Amino acid sequence: MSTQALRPTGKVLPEHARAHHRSMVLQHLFHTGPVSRADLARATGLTRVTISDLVTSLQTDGLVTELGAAPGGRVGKPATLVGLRDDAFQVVAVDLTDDEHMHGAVLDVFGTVVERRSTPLDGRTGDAVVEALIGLCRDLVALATYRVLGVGVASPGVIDASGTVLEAPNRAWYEVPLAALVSEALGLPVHVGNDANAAVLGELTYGGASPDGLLALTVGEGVGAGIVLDGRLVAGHRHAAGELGHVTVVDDRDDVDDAPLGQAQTCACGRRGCLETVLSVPALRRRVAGLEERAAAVALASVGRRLGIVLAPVVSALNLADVVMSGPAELLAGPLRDTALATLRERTMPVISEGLSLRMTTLGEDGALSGAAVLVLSGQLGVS
Amino acid sequence: MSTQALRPTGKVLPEHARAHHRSMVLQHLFHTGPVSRADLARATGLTRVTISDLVTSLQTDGLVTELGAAPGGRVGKPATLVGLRDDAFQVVAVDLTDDEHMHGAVLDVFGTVVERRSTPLDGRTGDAVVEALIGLCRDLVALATYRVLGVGVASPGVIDASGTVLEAPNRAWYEVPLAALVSEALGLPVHVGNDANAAVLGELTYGGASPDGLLALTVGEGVGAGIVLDGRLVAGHRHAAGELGHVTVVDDRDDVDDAPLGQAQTCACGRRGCLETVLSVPALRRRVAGLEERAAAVALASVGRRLGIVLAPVVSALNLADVVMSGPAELLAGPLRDTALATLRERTMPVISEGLSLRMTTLGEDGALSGAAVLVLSGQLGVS
DNA sequence: AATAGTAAGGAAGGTCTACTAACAAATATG
DNA sequence: CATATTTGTTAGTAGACCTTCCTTACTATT
Repeated sequence: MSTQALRPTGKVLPEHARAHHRSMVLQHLFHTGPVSRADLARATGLTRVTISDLVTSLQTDGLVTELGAAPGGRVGKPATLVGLRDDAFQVVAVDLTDDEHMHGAVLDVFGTVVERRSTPLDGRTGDAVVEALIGLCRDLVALATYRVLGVGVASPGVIDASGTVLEAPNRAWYEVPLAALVSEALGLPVHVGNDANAAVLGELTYGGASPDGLLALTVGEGVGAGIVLDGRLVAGHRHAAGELGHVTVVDDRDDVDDAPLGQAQTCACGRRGCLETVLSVPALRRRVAGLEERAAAVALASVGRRLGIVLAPVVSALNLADVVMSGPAELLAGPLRDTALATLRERTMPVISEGLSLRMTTLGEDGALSGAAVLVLSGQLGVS
Repeated sequence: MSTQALRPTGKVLPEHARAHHRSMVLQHLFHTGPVSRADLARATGLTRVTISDLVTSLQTDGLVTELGAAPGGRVGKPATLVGLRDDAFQVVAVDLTDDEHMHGAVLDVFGTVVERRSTPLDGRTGDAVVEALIGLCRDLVALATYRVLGVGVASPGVIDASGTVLEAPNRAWYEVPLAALVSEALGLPVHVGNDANAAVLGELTYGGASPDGLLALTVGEGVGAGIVLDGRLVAGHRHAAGELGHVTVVDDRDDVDDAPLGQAQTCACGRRGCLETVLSVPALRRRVAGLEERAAAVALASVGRRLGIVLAPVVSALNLADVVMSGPAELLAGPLRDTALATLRERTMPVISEGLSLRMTTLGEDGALSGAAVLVLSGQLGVS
């Protein structure tokens, strides 16, 4: 059984193959650092001739440069190192997850934040948010010290492949072609993705997570998840993959002895017992408010158990390698995580749980932001 | 955000592009039936010239043939229909799901069973099963009336992309390179896949299920699932995706008022309360044995509720379009399915549940068998 | 019946891409 | 110092698809 697409889709022109090979070279340089042309040839399976040709074209485009002779005295002609230029471009990224402020940044090739700017939303919705977003992007573009490769936006809501926000109730956006609007205003390539999907891309690219079975769980005002399988983002039938926040986890019929968790709460979505009613920053803060440490740990553990119960079927169905959580570490990193992992191990078979890790992100608060940058790298250069 | 692979993998040679385009043409003919070259050009985006060239090469290989003029008097030169030859080849498929018998068949291009043969396992394990399998395949190859394109095998267990069975405890197979062994013995291409994965391929190709969010749940001695997302089979980090049978669903701490379900049972895997302890043919038969119809319906509904609870996180995380069940309809198709679907709708948000269907297979018992045939079609021709 | 318009399919020629083969340059090793 | 090894380039070849132009065959109109 091969891992290729089951159903061939779309024609492949020579130029597409060329772009693919360029991406392979960039990808290798991006993750491995400077190497020789001969090494690139061995890594990609292409010939040295073809690699030389590709490198020349990448040099012409200013993306890579020669970096002198490789150290280490081996037999044969010394290799010339080729590496990504760190002054080739920068990327503008904006994270719209927060309901109060838009957080933006200029990042360099390696995902390091060079400049930050934020704008308060001040209760704006709809077109006014789009206006404010464009303004913030203009400011950030002006702050960039090199060419801006593109703009990446991580937004809550359901977003399709073209960067149209199908629905984002918190911003009062419905069928808003956000990518097209911002791109039109700035004259730059713009890529828009769901914030949880951006977060998972951030983990994949900058967090060192596994490309063949990764789920990134973002806990903020609500809960969202992004999933990468076999190196591909899972979009879902209607672009709504990862909507784990409104799965029922507290059931009035169960849990009579799960005293710490209490009764099912009504959720903002109108239903009862959703994951978000227990696993969100406000809900967790309410839960631990005024409790002494031991009691707080028990309370967080009971939420962790529910998380484990929800994740167990997902982890089993997909045979995931990594689950990465982001959000306030003081709430998530301790008993909540430990209990979630223990519950996952209890409730899945060994072949599944043995290969699994559940951990906090190493990207801090910038998961979605750097993921938005990855949207640009991936969309413009095929690098992630 | 594009749907392309985030990380470019593997070089693309011109011959690969050519093979891809050949597959596109075959795929279109396979699903749409005979069409003109001009229609193929419009459908694929390739030019009429290129399509003519591809069709010529497919004719040379005996896979397609001209079928005379297209009916319907429109302006212009009448089109010549091109179609898949139904005498081009046949496929041999074997389903090893059953612990008692190996079920094999010869199928034509369109997945119709032409001949069937079965062999009792008689308690054999290990190499003896491989021997018996090879024998059955030989018989089936001899029964074929046209060239045999290849052999497809659907087996329980964890199977990697090369067709090596990493572990299949029921057959006492560990690290058995089954595809290589059978291929060596028969001199034919052999593709081996997990039985649940084969079943989902069967649903995809012959069951008309959605390619962008499909889960096929197979209920037999145990429970297995195969998943197709964005037209690709989900393999999992360690090739164990779909192992839903041993997720805990009955919890001694919960369910106090879920009287019909009873206490958690010990599972063959040594843990307690696995899905398989309530959702498997033996477990379901035990549960309804001796019950009158109403009581049986209540008992089946309680299992359906558990199934819904397990599926809710998976369906939400992946935003699935179709969940297709196979197994004994008298157990699965009634209250069990209805309750599972109702529970799914209760426990997921509308954007998820509105796009979801949960239904019985239309392929009867032959899901895995025809899926094994799809392994061959997909592997040899790129058609599914 | 003659003419115009439309569509299918094929032939010729050009471009792009990556390959193979052969070679020059530069170094370590015996 | 001669030889083996490795890097990177040059030159030529082959595959695949494209654009352009042409013939064929049919419908619609005068």
